Amino acid sequence: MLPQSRRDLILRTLRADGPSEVRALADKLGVSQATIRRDLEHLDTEGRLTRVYGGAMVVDDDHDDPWADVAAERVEDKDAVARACADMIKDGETVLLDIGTTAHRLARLLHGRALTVITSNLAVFDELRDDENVELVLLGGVVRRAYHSLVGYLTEDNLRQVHANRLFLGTSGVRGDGAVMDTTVVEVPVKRAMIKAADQVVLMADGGKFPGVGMARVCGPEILNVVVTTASADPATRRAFTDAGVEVVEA
Amino acid sequence: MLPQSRRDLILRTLRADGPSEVRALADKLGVSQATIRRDLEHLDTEGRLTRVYGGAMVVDDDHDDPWADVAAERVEDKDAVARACADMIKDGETVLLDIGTTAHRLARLLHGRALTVITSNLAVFDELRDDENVELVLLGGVVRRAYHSLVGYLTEDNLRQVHANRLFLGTSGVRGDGAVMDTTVVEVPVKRAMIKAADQVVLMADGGKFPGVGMARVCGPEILNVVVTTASADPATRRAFTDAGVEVVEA
DNA sequence: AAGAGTTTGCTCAACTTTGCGCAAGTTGGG
DNA sequence: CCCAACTTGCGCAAAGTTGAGCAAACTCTT
Repeated sequence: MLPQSRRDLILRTLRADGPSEVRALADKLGVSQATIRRDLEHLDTEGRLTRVYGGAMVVDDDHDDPWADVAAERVEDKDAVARACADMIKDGETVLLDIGTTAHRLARLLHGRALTVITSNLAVFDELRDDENVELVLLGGVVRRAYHSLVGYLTEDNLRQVHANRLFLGTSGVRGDGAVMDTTVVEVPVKRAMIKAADQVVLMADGGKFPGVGMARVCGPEILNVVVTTASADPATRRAFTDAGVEVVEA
Repeated sequence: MLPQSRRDLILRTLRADGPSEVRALADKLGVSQATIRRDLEHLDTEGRLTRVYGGAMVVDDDHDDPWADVAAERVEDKDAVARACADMIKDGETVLLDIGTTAHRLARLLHGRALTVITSNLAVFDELRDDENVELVLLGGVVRRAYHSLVGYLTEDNLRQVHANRLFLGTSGVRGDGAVMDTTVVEVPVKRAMIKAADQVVLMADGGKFPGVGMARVCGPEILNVVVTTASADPATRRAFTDAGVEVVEA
């Protein structure tokens, strides 16, 4: 057993079974606890795991990465929304995926599907770049590292040249009157261009987005065709959607 | 047994059976451990495997990847060309990087530089996506997985909207009359759009590209401003460049 | 707050791997 | 035929890895 293989195995064990003690790892791998300690120290300095007293755990996501913080929030809700969205997509369709973590969760469910996916979401790109089944179209733009996205006039230009059956739109929050909001102003023109490029607009907004934050208004409820949300969504806002003729799906 | 066959066999063994120790490989192939070590070192510098203490592991990458084969060819020459190109770039400039492995080698030398890099080369994107110093602009397009690139009319559209101080152009080969050729027809319109978008066109062509293959003609020598090559370049073709008023730089 | 039990950092000795110089064998050209 | 360039195998010193022992630091319970 090579030292490097052993370290890889430690990481895989931690990812599969969660935090583990030094003793358990030593028994499992058939080496002394001293060796395990040295391995853990090594992997810790590499940033691949977090050393804790008595053992180690998989690395705690970067906190200076706004994406990581958001990505960890309400994962179950977002996955539920993503599943409902994935069920709406038929093979052969062209779908447009907005930036944000919910769209990324949706992309995870599209592996192996015969689809064309258009996106400016780098997390979606990373998820699907090796999947031969998916025809993947990346919109141009300036790389915004903190948001894992591409933005700018190049993105908008590209969006004027493409067309999709469905847009899956993310949001930072929904106002009581059904208006879709966003905190990052620079993304708003991109979102509007996406809306123009799609036949149908599906808003992905788990219950935590009702009522929501965001200084910039992206669009009103009348633009939307479907809203996919969860049980915890505010009833008044839901009514605003149904009143505007939007189909509300509870995932 | 040819050294090259032996190295191929080492790679196949690693792919089939996973990580292996130096001793095991030496026994299997009937050569000394010293030879195995030299082979592993060689393959590691080519990036075809990862050397670890006690043995080697397959590099964590796609195996059926035509890119990997090309990327391993004439690495020293390409690096020499890339270094000469990197020296031409001044801080604050906007540079356009073509697809191909030579442009990727160039990108590796741009870490930490205050530059704007525009590219449709996914290897360049991967190289620079985490470097805060570099303003990175990705051109839109359809993902061509085998070539690590983005192509199509979205790419060309984006190129009409940007401008760069310098284009670093790759090629599959240069004809005797100085014409720049390419094997992949679908890339030609993209390359031509890149040429239009840049003040200065720098051709990166190590000696192995003279004389070169490629069914599609990208442009003639009169379009180029600088050619960066290596000592092994064919003298007649070099003359074709100088006759056309192109500065030839030997890296 | 004190004590028992555990974990950790450290050093030491045994072992393995590595890098390097050197000599022998092979290939291709003048 | 000889020479230069290359590859290969071997020996040795240097560096890396491993496991054990021990004092100090830490956690948990009382």
